Amino acid sequence: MNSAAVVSDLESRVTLDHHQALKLWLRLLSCTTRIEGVIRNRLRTDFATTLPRFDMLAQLEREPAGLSMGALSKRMMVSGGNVTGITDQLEAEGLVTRLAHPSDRRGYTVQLTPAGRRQFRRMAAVHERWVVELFDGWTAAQKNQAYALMAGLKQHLATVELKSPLKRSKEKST
Amino acid sequence: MNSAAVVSDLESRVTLDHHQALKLWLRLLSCTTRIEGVIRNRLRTDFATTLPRFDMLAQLEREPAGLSMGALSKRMMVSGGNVTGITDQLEAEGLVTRLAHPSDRRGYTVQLTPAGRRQFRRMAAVHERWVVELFDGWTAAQKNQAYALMAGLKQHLATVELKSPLKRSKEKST
DNA sequence: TGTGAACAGTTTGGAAGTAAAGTATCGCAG
DNA sequence: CTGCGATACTTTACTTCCAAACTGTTCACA
Repeated sequence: MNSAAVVSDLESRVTLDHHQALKLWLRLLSCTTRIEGVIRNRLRTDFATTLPRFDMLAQLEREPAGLSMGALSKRMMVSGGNVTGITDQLEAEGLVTRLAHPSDRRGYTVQLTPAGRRQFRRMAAVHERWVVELFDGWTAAQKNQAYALMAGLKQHLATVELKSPLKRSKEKST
Repeated sequence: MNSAAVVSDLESRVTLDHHQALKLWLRLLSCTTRIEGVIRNRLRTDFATTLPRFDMLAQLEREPAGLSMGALSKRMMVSGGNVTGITDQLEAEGLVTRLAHPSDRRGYTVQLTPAGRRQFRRMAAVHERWVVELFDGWTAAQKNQAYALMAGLKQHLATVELKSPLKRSKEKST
């Protein structure tokens, strides 16, 4: 009966843990989705631009020497093909330039043009105010707490495989 | 000189707060993006399906009586047009049915078919294990803490306008 | 009754995202 | 110095998403 009790305890604990993680995930997702929606909406109505465009300008503003396509892809956390398209647009609008790499003809550097820098700076201040407003539900202490928690999660996530471990083992054995 | 000190203090506090909120937002976003990426990837390789398809099945499984398109749109946090497309696909695959509303010919109810329920149940358990794995970087206490924090943020976000307050006042005065 | 506003859902046009295949260049091992 | 795998980016085909315009239905109220 002891072992039965232990099993039952374990089961309920596991189930609770499942629900805990799942509910947490759904809540996290709904918060970020909502924040993204507000920012996207405001970027459109106030500045006639979009989030990925703004994101690329932000990445480039932080790096005056410019960034390679690969680096941009990593920082923006989107696929390379996607970066190609967004760069094309911003280049056509004159906000960004492709600069040939001196020694490697495969790659190049993307840089902000003066117009791009100007446009980004105009938006950045307002954007920051939006973010502050969106997180105003938390006190400074809570923000710090959340920031620390996210640091831990981020670190853990870096160790998690993109593909399911089950499938990976199957591949290995094949 | 007193007032100058105060101004300077306020300024630095505001600047710090800006950076705090911004950094927090970027970290939050990178975590959810990463989690979404892992789940999307695994759903594809292990079950040949996608996140929105899975999400719709999940919403419907929770509501045996079915849901209207509008309700689905709200719960999945995507636009109505999007829901139409996903429903079309799942209906074509026989996982979901559109049920005419008895008295209102504008709307209908979307329900899981037995095949849809079967397929969802097959995936749900594995999906839960993935989520547990992804949040394993946090202790149970940390998960509770994060959950509570997110509850507060979610509540605050519900009070934030989708459009920029500046633009709204301009509209009103027009 | 009938008309117009509100509502439920769809369509359209386009941006953004992906995976996977393709192109061109680089750099090294033999 | 050849050739071949790795690298940097692009292209292709497709899904997902949105905003805005559209269709058809209902309901209030004059």
